[in-house]
Amino acid sequence: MSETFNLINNIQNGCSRVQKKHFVKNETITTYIQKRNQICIMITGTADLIRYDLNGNKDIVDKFNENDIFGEAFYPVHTNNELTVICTTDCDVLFLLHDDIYKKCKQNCKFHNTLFSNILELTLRNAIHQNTRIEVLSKRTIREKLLTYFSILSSKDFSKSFTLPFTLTNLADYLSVDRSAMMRELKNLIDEGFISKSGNRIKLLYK
Amino acid sequence: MSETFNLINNIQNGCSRVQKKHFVKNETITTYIQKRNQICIMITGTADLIRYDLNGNKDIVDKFNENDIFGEAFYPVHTNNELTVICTTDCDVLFLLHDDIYKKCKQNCKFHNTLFSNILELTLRNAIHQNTRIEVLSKRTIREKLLTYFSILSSKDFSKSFTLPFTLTNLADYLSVDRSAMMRELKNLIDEGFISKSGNRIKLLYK
DNA sequence: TAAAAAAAGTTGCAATTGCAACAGAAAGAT
DNA sequence: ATCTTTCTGTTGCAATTGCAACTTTTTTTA
Repeated sequence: MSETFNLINNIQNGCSRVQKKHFVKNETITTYIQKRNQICIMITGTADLIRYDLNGNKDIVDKFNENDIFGEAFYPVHTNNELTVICTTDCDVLFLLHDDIYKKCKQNCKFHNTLFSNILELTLRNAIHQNTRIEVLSKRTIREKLLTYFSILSSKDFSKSFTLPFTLTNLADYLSVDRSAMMRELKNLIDEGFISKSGNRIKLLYK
Repeated sequence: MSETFNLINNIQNGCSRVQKKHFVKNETITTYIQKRNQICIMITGTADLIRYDLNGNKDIVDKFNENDIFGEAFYPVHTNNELTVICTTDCDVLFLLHDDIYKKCKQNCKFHNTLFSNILELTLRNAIHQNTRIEVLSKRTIREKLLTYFSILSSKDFSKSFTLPFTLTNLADYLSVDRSAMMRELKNLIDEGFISKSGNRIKLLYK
C-alpha cells in the first residue's frame, strides 16, 4: 500500500498528533492499556502481540506485518492479563489516537484526510484477515482447519500450489492446534494423496 | 449508536448512492459476490451469514445484530462456496459500495461525512467482536473456551454474574464445538464448583 | 565456522471431543 | 388449546487431539 508510504513522507509538514517511532528487534512497541485507544500502523517490520497470563505464561495472540493496523482500539476489554506488542525485527511504527481521528486538525490538512482514508482501508483489510482466521479456527478437526486454510491460500494465489506464509511451528499457532498433532495430520494428508509438500510449499492434489 | 439512527433520518435529503431497504423474516438480504465490495449496515433486525458448501450443507458462519456492519468488503475471496445473508427477523438494512466511500459526492454533503465517520466506528467495533471470537476460538479445550468467553462477558458487565447473549445451542456454534460436548463440560464446571447456572444466567464462583 | 537456537519430524498414551441417538421442556404457530 | 418446532439435557463409544519426550535437520548468531 503505497499510500501509507506517502503518508509517512508527509509527516514532517503534517500534523503533530501523529508520531512515527523506530524500534529495534525485541523492543516493546506498546502495551495495551484500557481506554487509551491507541491505534498503531506497522510501516516496516514485524511484531508479536503477546499475552502474559496470571501464571506468567507467554502466549502469542497475534502477529503483525508491514501495513498491519493494531492497538487497543481493536481489542476487547482485558482485565486480568496484559497484552504487549514486541517486535521480532527492527520496526517503524506510526502511532495515533482514536479520538484524534475525529477531531480533525484545525487546518483540515490534506495529511489528516489521507490518514483517515488509509485507516479505514487498513481496518477493512484487517477485518478480512480476521474473518479468514475465524473461518479456519471454526473448523472442528485439524484436517479441516488445514484444508480450509490451504483452500484460502490457493484461491488467493489462483493456483493449486502456494507457499505457506509461516513456518510449520507458526502455522500450528495460527490454527491453534498442537504442533505434533498437526504434523501427524499433515503426514496423513500426504499419505492419503490429498496434498504434496516440499519445504513449506504445498500443492493441492484433489478436485 | 444514535448516530446511525440520525444517519437514516438524513437519507432523504442525503446522497443517492446509499440505499435503505426493508426485508421480512427469511428473505435473502444479499449474496457475497467477489469484487462487488458491498458494505451493509444492519439498522434494525438480525440475520445469519450462511455458507452452502459443495455438498449443499448449511453452515452458519456469522450472526449479525442491530448496528453490525457486514458485506463482501469484509470477507476473503471465496471461490468454491457461496455466502448468503438471510434475515432471521424483519430487517432494515443500509447498502453502500466500498468505492463510494472514497469518491465523496460532489456537494461534499454533511451526510457523506457523517457516514464516513460512522463506518470507521462500526468497523472498529466489528474488529473488537472478531478479536473476542478469535481469542475464544484459539483456546484448545472446550473448558478453556467457555471460561475465556465467560471471563470476557464478566469484564464487560463488571460483574461475576451475567446473562448469555445466546441460546446454549448458539453458544456451541459460536465456540465451534459440539453442543453435547459443551453441555457435558458445562456440567463438569458446575459440578466442580467453578460456575453456577440458572437458565442462561451464569455466575463465576472462582477467584 | 563452530556453537547455539529454532524448527521439523516422530511416537505412545491418556484425555478430550465429536457423533449418534435419545427424551423431556419450552417456545411459537395455527 | 393443541400441534410443531426448537432448545436443553444425557450417555456410550469411537475417533481425534494434546501432551511429553525424543531425534534430526536447518537456521541464526557469536
